[in-house]
Order: sequence, then structure tokens, then C-alpha cells
Amino acid sequence: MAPQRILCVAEKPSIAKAVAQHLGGGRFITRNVRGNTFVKNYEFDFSFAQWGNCSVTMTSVSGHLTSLDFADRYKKWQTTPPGQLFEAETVIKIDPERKPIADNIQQQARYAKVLFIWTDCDREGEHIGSEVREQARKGNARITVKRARFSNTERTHVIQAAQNPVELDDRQASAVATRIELDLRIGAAFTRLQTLQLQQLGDLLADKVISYGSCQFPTLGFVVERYFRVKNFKPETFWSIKVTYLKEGVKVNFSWNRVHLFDRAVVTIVFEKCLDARLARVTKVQKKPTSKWRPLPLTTVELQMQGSRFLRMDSKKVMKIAEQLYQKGWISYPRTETDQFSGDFNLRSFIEKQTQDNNWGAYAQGLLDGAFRQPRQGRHNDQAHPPIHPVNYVTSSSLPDDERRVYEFVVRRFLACCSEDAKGEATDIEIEWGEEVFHTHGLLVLARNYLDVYVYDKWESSQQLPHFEVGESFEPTEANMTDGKTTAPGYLTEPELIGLMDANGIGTDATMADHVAMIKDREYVAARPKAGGGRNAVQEFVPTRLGVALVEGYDNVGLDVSVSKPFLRKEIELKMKAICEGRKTRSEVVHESIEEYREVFGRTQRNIGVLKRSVRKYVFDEDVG
DNA sequence: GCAAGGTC
Repeated sequence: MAPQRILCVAEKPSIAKAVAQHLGGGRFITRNVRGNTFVKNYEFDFSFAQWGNCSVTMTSVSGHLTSLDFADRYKKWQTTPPGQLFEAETVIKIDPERKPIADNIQQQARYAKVLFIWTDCDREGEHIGSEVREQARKGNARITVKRARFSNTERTHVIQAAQNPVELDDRQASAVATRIELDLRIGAAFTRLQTLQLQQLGDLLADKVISYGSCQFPTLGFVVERYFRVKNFKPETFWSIKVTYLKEGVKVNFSWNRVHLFDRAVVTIVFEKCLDARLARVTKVQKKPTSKWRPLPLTTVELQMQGSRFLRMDSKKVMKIAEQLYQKGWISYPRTETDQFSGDFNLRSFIEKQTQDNNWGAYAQGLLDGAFRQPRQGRHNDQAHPPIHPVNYVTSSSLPDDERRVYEFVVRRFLACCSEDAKGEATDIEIEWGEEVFHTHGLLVLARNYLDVYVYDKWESSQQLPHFEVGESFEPTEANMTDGKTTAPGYLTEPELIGLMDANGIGTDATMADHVAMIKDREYVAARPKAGGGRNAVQEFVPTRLGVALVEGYDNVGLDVSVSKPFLRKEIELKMKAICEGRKTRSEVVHESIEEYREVFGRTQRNIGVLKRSVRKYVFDEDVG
């Protein structure tokens, strides 16, 4: 009897290849797929515990296979009232460029006994798996469907997954289907409404698409909120007390524990009491070991934040370059939420590859010679990808400048993760003077450890403090009442924005940079180098007149929750979770959410004058009273 | 001409 055929399908070509290499034991045949240059079919034999010795075809899709759109009769903006899009018929389509991939799955399924799905083990992966199943069944209605549960492509882990197939999780797949439907209906309805209405106001907007999306609007909201905080900022004067004492030739500055007060008279009285007391007394001298922690394993969000901070690249660019480095095989998959390495991850083999570098090679060798420490574990794990790390060594000179800098960051970060924390000794001295307490702090860096390779962190010894004894008294050499003003916050920088999006669940690791790019594209915000930051300043975002008008307009339309706030998105996220846990069904959630948004939409439509007035005020400079 | 999420 001929061996059984098993069809394995991964989410992307790189996973298909990695799995094929492990299961095929290095022996497999590679075949091209007609019509697509990225997807390949790998053929090999493997002995499954469940199905015996099988001939396997391992292939992949390239992300989602299908997309959701409205039926053709709703395509015309002029003839479809936007509100109709909440219930308009939708169709699931396979885009022409994905057709060859879908056909390949159908054909391969025809003679296979089992479809074994190897998409990423996250919600989207579960949905992509259901799309693959759909195609496979078109080719073979009776095919058995299984799913591999794996969270990295280490050899033993992959084999373990191959021998322990599980079921596809339909709940997760329908949570994603729900998200897709809601995003389409809500996004399209609001986009058409506001575009058609606001274009009427004048030429400035006549050709513009004024889009709405559950991620792009909250992203814009963060930028506008900060803008108003800057704009409405009123500086306040404060007063403080500074004490200095010259001892053993060192001028020691003591700061007031109350930092500063906004009442001059009170500070004056306090200060006079101190002066009356004349002598200050040392109440605490504490020396204790301190450390600066090595960084966590690298996630996408962190790469984007640190990229804009240290490498002066915007998030979109960092991701593009990381993608190129990944395609060339220099770094691991760059879209990951995971900040913990699994126990069986072979860290040393990747450190080993870096020992040949002129700049950090010696450091890497030092790790192998005993300085190595198991990386800290963060709290995130997407169950699909390991933290970003270098997988192969490439010399700096053979990379274009931008790629070189991102690669260097990934390598240094990785080596830093595998290092010992920096160690130091902190000295804290407190004095009482009159009724007030003042303090000073000293730091002596004893062992730089990870700082030697992670050049982006700064931790320096302070000036050496002289010796103090508890109980000793002295007359301050100098004491002053100082004044100052509170300063306005700056405009939102790119790392701050990415951080806010991450904290509020706006977008995913793979899409955050796209949302930021989108609000720039739509001309809702403009990016510019932060003032005073010099030639290499970090980017900051200032909303355009249109951006301000949209947010302020919606804030005044009379909605319970403004569409520029992250809450509505968070709600969708919670409902998806409820579907995954079986507490709600897809149709319940779609129904609930559509009703809720229909209400928001109706109110916006009835009060569209408020939105228009806001746009006339900001964009057209009209006096709207 | 709309979204957000995968991916090349």
C-alpha cells in the first residue's frame, strides 16, 4: 500500500521551510508554485505517531487568503447611503494575487488524507487556518483536519508538535471573523459619511478621502490630546531651597525633600526657620548595592520605540529594514510580542556566531567564557514567535548603512539580554535642617557588565561623595531660595505614541507603524524633528488643522464615548476575548456592536453640523461664533 | 475612493 499523504500548510514560507528542514531531517525536495515566487512546496517523508510513515507536502500561504468586501451594488458612494453599510451584504473574496496559493492548496489536498495546519498559534493564525481548511475542502471534502501547536521552530519543539496534533480552534477563528466584519462596516460607513459631508465644505478638502478607522482615529486622538495639553499649558512659578556644603574639597548639593512649593511666602518662612536653626544634622547615611537591569528580550514594539529614540528612524522605516534583514536571513522574525526566551532556546549558538565581529566579538566571547546569564523573562508571549534576535552573522561593511544600524541594535540588544546586570553602589545621605529634610544621592558604578555592549543605555558614576557620619552637624556653606517655572510638555514623540498605542491595545505589533503612517498620509498629523534636538532630533507629531477639527468636532457631537478615544477599540478587543472563551458568539457580538455603532453613527449624522462647524473653524479659518 | 489584519 502506498504511504498516506499528509498536507501541511504554514502561515508563511519561512515557517514551511523551517518545519520541512526539521521533519525531513534535511532531505526534502523543493518545488515551485506556479504564479507565486515566494511560496514553495517541500516534499519529504516523515513517520507520524498517529498516521505512520507518510509522504508529506509542506507548503504555506502568505498571510490571510481572503478578504471581506461589500457586494458590488454597494460600491457606489453616491447611491448607497453610508448608514446602509451596517447591514449591507458582504462577500468573501480571494484576491487575484492569492489565487495561485489557494489553487495550490486545493490541488495538494486532493490526494491527501490529512490537512495538518501549521499557521502561527495566535488568533489571526487560527483564522488563517480556517481559510486554509476551506480551500482544502474544496479540493477534498473528506480530508481530515488537524493543527500543530508550536511556539517556535526549534527542532525538538517542531517534532513534538508534529507528533501531537490538536484541533483548530474555531472560536478564535470566529473572533477574528467578527473583528474583520466590524472593522469593515464601521470603517467604511464613517469614512463615507465624513468624506462626503466634509468635501462639500470647499476645495481644500474636495479631493481628500477623510478616513475613519477604529485604530487610526484613536491614534490621531493621542496626538491631538497632547497638542491641547501643550497649547493650554500655563506656566506656574515655584520656589525651592537648595543647600550646599563644602567638605573634603567636594561641593555637595542637597535637594529639598519637598522638591518645590508654589507659595513664595510659605517657602520664605520655611527657609528663614532653616537659617535660624543654623546647624544641619546628618540623619541617615546609607550605602547599598544597586544595579541597573539588563534589557528584556526584544519585541517589535520595543524595536520601534528604541529605533526612533536611538537610531532616529520612524517606526515604519525600522520595520521595513527589519523585514529586509529577516528576508536575508540575518535576524529572526521581526513581528513578535514575546519578551521571553523559552528554556530550550539555544542562546549560545547565536552568541557564538557574533564572536567574529571586530566591535562586539570579544564581548560575545566573554559571554561564552562564563559571563553568560540567562535572559530575564518578560510578561508577554504571543505563542508564535521568539523575541527578535540575530540568527546569522554578517559583517557591517556588507550592509547598507540603515540595515547595518538596525542589525547592530538587534545584536547589541541580544548580547545585552544574555549579560549580567550592571552593578553599582548607591549612597544616600539625608540631613535635617530646621524642620526640613534634604537629601543627596551618589552612585559608584562597580561593574558595567551589559552596558559595555549596550551602548544605548547610560549609567555613570556621580561625583564621589565625602564621608559623612550619622549625627554629625555642620553649617551649610551656602543656602539659597531658588525659583523656577513649570515647563510645558512637548508634543507627542514617535516612541511615546507607539507606547500609548501598545498600552491601549491600538493595533498590533505588525500594524502600529501602519496606523502612524496612515494618519500622516491622510494629513491628520505632520511629523517634524523635535525642536532643540539638533540634527538627529527625534520626530514629534503636531496635528494639522484637519486633525484638530476632526477630534474636536467628534468630541462635541454629543457621543457618550468619543471615537477619538481608545475605549471603543478596547471594547471590540474584549468582545473578541469573550468569543474565544465561549461566553459570546460571533452573531451576538456583531449584532450588539453594530447596534451600538449605529447609534453613534446616527447621532453623528444628526449633529453633522457640529463636525462641519469644527472643520470650518480650523481648516477654513472661518469665524463660526 | 472605505478598515485592520496577515504577509513578500
